[in-house]
Amino acid sequence: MTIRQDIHNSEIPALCRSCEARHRGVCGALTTDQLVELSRHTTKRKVDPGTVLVSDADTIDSYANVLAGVVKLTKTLPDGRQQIVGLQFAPDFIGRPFKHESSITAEAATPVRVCAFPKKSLDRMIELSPELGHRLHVQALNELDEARDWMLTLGRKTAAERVASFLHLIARHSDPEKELGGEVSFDLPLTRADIADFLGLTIETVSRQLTKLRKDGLIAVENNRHITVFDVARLERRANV
Amino acid sequence: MTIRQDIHNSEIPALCRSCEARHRGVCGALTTDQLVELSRHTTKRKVDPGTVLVSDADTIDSYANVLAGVVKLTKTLPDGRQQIVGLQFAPDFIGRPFKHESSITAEAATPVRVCAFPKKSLDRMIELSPELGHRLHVQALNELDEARDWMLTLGRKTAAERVASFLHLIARHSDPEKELGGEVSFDLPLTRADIADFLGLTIETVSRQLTKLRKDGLIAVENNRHITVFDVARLERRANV
DNA sequence: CGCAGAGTTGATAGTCTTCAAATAGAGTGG
DNA sequence: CCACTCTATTTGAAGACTATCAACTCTGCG
Repeated sequence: MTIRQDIHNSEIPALCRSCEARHRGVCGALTTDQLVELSRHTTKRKVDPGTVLVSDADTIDSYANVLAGVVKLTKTLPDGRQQIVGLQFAPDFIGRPFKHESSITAEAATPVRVCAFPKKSLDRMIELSPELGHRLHVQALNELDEARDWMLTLGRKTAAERVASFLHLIARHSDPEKELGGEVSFDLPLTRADIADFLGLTIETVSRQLTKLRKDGLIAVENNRHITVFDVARLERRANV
Repeated sequence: MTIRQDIHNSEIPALCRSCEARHRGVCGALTTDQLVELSRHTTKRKVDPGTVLVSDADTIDSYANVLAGVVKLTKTLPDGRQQIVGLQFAPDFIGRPFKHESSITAEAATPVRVCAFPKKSLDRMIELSPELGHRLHVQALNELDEARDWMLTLGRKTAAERVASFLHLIARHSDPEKELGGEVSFDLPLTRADIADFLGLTIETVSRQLTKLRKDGLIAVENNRHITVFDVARLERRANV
């Protein structure tokens, strides 16, 4: 890993120093001056699970970066049935450029730290910095790839495969550096209800499939939330990736 | 609607005159000179249903615009189960910028006319024209919105709702100008098998749901492919949009 | 006219949901 | 520190929806 070496390090806003979004996230596209400008209107927030960051009811007037924790993006039918359509991890960007209303709700799934700034400020910078526009474009395309991957899961996989796919997804994000060789363990960022909403299943089915994986010796579960996958390759086979 | 007025109209490549992509599509971002440059390497093709335009096996070296017809984007599991993850209508853009391999297959669902050009040519122009990058960005975000809409359908809707949602989707595209007030009729661009792959169902279930809609007096079906929706609002209610 | 592929219909089976109840964890106040 | 409560999760039994298998019909076409 290379540490970014800035010429005038002292000028970088205190808010932005040691922020992951400045390296792998969208802020990496900004010059020090632009960072200073943006940080003038920026607030770092720490929010509890369940906090709604963006509602599909509102018009959006701010963007945010996820600094820590997991944010779930959801859609809801008139009668209340809900589907999680995406998970955002650090240092993902939250927002829908070039539109004023959101068609989805963004809600903290775990304790989350976000860095929020006014839509207008960033919109202005997009026009000035092609690199920033490019980064947002790339993130949009990655999210599109992920969404389509998940469409395959929702449309064609069995309950057992879906749960295995989910564990595999979380395992990949738990330690992106690691090779995912044999054993991996992590805390689930979602409740059973959230997992069900992500997989298009019920909590009972999710629970049953987890017990099945446990009884088949593929995973261990402690305190409901902590999972150990003994052999990622074997899990992948179950997930039909 | 404003008709784009070009200064040197005579210079517009013959290939591009009267092309919809020059107005609503990505080519609208290009200057006449850029159009000339791009059209030098461009080929207009007419292909039959089933023709594979992009394969997830290959590396991509070309992009395309859909000029007429419908292209389906699919993903397939190792054991052959398939899911349609998107439908592209004219003047949609086909391709995945900033990546060399495709994770999806693009295949003509109907007779299709496309305009294909080398990846390199367009990639170079993206760097030169921020407007082009912007249009591609917007299309990516729209596709992302559509993908997430469909995730809700796949994850949470019943078979009856899915089929109604599908008809509603096609009705919307059949005549984008029209207000979709009462009665609409159109030809289905997909076979029952394709519809099933789009909805995450089997062909039998799709067929049964169509018969149900017919018997309930919401639609009429002629020659299997031609559909008349008597009351779009009533269909919407069935779709739970 | 008959053949082939697409689509429909019927009977049955399986998977997942629904409803109900039991258990386990986490937080609270005595 | 423990009883108590509230919620999350697990487990069980029954039912619903969709898939599967099979036969039949329709449409387009040589």
